[in-house]
Amino acid sequence: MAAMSNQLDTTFQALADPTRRSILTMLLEDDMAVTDVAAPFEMSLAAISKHLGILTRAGLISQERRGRVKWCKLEPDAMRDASIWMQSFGQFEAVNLDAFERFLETELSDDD
Amino acid sequence: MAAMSNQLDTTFQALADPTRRSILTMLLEDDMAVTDVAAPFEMSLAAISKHLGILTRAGLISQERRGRVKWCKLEPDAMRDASIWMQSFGQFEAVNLDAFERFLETELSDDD
DNA sequence: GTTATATTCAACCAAATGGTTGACGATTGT
DNA sequence: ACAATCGTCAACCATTTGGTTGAATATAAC
Repeated sequence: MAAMSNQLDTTFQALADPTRRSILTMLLEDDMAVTDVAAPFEMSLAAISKHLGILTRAGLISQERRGRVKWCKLEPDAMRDASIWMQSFGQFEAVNLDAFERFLETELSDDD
Repeated sequence: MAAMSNQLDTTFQALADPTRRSILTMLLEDDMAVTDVAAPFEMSLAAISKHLGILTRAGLISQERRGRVKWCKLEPDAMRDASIWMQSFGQFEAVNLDAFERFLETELSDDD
């Protein structure tokens, strides 16, 4: 159906893919060109380009073209609404870095 | 292909549908029977039953059968991991970015 | 001007998703 | 015993998703 997708749909859908979450994690470190984003993955550049399109449409990253290189930049503010929505279901402890590291670890070792 | 869906995949995927998010919001107020969950929606009971199955498999709700009625109960702790994962992206600007980046570099170079 | 690099586009494909309907098993009420 | 209620199951269907390949575009380098 037409799926009048609201912001939360788009955000959660974008985050529901391990490749896209890995990309976001990579972009925590630094802005990156599309080709460099694609390098660690065992899929085509076109596939990564699509993933980046989805992340861009969700507002989770922005892309700026300079010359023939398109730079990808993390836009973490786009997660805020979804994050707030989730927190309304119970106050989780304030950010626990240890926990994040554990999950990041499973993320990185898992998607291959 | 691999579809090694981890916990975050399952959680975010479950949350990426407005019907399922509405159900979770309804269950904030009280436990509900499947039929009562379905009542406000303009779709079949079978469709709602499927949504509840997805939420259950994601751990976001639990279902307990008493007589012929199956009660649905919110399990907000299942959102905790995803919530932490998201919050982390927003917090690092404010908090200890350097420490996290060092951690990240270690993890990324350790890639298997 | 030719060649290499960076990225997207278009067409295709298999599998997953979100819905339908009708039949079914299990439980409750009369 | 019989009928009504609760919920799931199985089979189907259309659309979306996540991937592929090969051609196309735009910029950079030689």
